[in-house]
Amino acid sequence: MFAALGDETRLALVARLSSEGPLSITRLAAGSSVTRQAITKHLNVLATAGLVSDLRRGRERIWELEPEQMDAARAYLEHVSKRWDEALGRLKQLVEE
Amino acid sequence: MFAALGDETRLALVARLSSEGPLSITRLAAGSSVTRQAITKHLNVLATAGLVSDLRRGRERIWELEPEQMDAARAYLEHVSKRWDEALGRLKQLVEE
DNA sequence: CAGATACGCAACGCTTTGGTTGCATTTCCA
DNA sequence: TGGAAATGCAACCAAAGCGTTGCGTATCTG
Repeated sequence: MFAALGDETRLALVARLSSEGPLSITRLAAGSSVTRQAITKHLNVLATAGLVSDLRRGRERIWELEPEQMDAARAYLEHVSKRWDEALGRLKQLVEE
Repeated sequence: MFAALGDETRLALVARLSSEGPLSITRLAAGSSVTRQAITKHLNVLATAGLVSDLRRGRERIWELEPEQMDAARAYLEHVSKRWDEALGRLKQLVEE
């Protein structure tokens, strides 16, 4: 999932979806510098990571954000940060002994 | 920075550093399935992203976590999540009008 | 000092990835 | 119904990424 967010184009897609709400592929492609097909590929990558989901509306395909996975990523980073602080604490105590 | 965390080997390195505290390259390589040189490359990538930092101790090179960048990533995800909720709120109000 | 330990640098190969182009398919609408 | 709009599928290409091997350098230690 971090890998999915690790591409600039994909991160830009996430940012646009988060600020403008659900959008179709062509709308997303219009605001970007790459091709519509490239956008489609990126959206599929984001979908595999569980970061976005799609729904069909006529001939359009609307994509929207799926914030649960991002919250999971956030929780993970928080967990790592916390464990690091604990490790430093143990180290400090070890030195003081 | 998300790209730096997007590789499994690197994420494992971050996890080990967070739980075991500062470690040398060979110690990190001993716990992994890849070569020491591969570990070195990954550490350099993490350092470029500002996620780890190194200090020399004799002939060893000790690596430790740099949690500020991870906190920044966490804040970013939080921001995106929040904007998405706001966008949904606006959309709902639009439908109700 | 001599061997062992910890690391750096560079070249090479292979796979993945990001992007494109070309064409087919579905859906809308005048 | 027929054209335009939105998308899907597949092949192809260049570049980046991950990992390895080989060898050189610094540092510790008996």
